[in-house]
Amino acid sequence: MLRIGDFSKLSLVSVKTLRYYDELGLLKPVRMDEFTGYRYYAVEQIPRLNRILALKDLGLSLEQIAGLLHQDLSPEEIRGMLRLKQAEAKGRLEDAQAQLRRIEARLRQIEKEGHLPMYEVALKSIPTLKVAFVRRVVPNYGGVGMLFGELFGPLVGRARFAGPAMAIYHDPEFKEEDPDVEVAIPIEGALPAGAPAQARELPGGDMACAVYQGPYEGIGEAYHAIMAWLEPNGYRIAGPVRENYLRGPGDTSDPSQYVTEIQAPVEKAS
Amino acid sequence: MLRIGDFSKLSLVSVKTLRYYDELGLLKPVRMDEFTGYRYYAVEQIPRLNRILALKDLGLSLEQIAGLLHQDLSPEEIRGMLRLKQAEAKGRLEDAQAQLRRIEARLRQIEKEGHLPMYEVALKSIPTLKVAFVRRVVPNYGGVGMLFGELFGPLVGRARFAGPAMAIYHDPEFKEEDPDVEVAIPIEGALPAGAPAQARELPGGDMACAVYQGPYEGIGEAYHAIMAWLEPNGYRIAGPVRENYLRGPGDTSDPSQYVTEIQAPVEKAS
DNA sequence: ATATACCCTCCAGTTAGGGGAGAGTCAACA
DNA sequence: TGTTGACTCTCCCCTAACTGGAGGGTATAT
Repeated sequence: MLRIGDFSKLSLVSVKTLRYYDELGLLKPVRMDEFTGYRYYAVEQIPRLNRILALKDLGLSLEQIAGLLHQDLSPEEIRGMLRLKQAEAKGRLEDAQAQLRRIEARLRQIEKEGHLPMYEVALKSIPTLKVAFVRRVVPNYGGVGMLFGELFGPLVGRARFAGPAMAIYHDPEFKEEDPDVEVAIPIEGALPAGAPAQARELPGGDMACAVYQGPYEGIGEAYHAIMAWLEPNGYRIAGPVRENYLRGPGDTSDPSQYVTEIQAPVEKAS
Repeated sequence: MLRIGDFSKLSLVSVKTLRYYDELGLLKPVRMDEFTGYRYYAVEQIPRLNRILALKDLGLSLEQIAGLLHQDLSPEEIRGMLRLKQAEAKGRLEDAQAQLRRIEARLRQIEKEGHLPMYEVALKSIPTLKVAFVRRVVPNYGGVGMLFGELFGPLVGRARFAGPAMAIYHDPEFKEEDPDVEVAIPIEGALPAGAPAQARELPGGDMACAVYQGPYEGIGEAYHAIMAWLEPNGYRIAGPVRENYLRGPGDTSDPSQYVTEIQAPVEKAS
């Protein structure tokens, strides 16, 4: 019969932990003094404690360990549980690898440029949106404003907008002239009849996103930030890039106050 | 000006999280209605929020992010911080790899034997102990009992024992005959004069440990468990193995109640 | 005027224990 | 036999980064 401190020294497990395991029913002392509440352990309990620690090292929670020890599962069930844990451990491994890559990319960036980057690129899961859209090849980027006029004119006051306006650039590469542009706005409910706009589901998915503040002439910087982010993070572009006009000409007259989010659909570069 | 729900939809960050970041001072809304308590955000705050999320993805705590954003650290300091995080991420990566190896070793074991192993092997850091010891080549393992007699006889009642008795096997390989055995017991304070025992510091370190219950004839199984544990976990033996007699002939007369912990010093197999 | 969607604060809970207060207990020593 | 110091008990609070819910107030469309 050992008092908790001696059992703790033998097993190299803290007294607090032993009391906690007692509370959880994981490892009850063989005897508990009825009057003093002192816990008394026996050396034969060490194998059970070691089993608990071993299962904990495999990534099982204490609750799972309790279930496993009490219910005496079949080897099949144990194998299933371990395979689950294997998958979880693989996930954690990949997460750790990805994080390490991100940190190293940051370090390289800071060595090269001497400061933290201006534009943060974040990976987000964008949901599918129902939008009203107009798509057309226009002579230059100034034509986008006109397209918005076409889109909004007949809609305003007759449709419920469910998000900021956006533009989608469908050219496979950047074109200074004659870009193939779609302008769109998320709507709720049905599209009113008689408008030139059509409705469609704008597919969602994982996108690399950056937010740019300032006039549209300088937005190329933010595109560069996204492009520079892709490779060290193991992604590549997987569709037409969108711009989300969080604050644009309709909201303020000062172009330096424009706020635009660029969203580039990406997929894992195998 | 956006209400918290709209800002949440734009940034894809939950309302709860936004309120939490407000509470921490990480991202205060641009305006808070004095009477209703409503938070109002602006789209220009999205870049800051994205920076927070990016730093969080690098493994920084919110407290560290707050410090970094408020104090505007120099690039040097940021680099130091990132290098620290790099080391942490490498540690997590290794942990995840080791855990995955352990799980896979378990899975193989369970496929081969059809059940969880009998003996759990655990890696423990054993501290250095001050012991009284007697070391001798004896004709066979029965002689160990005699050695204990020699060790304990003059000590009992005159020294303070600080742990269970142990034996250390110094032969580089297992020997059925003429083993080189040291028997020892941790003591507190000075060794009484006139005893044949000597005192020494028994070095600690990382040990692979297994607890065996039963008569000493069957203890080989537990040794096998330790040997089988070594390779999948990436360790090798690095010194003489010890046995810790947690319950032995001095405590019970029933050999099936003996409890023995085997401790094998190990090092990483590079 | 009402319905409902939205917002607020506060509280509790999550893991696996760690730290400490205040009170009681055990064993050795004088 | 008394005392001292080491040990133990329960209880409460704390961790990080939120999530969920209760109870109550607010904005907006019909």
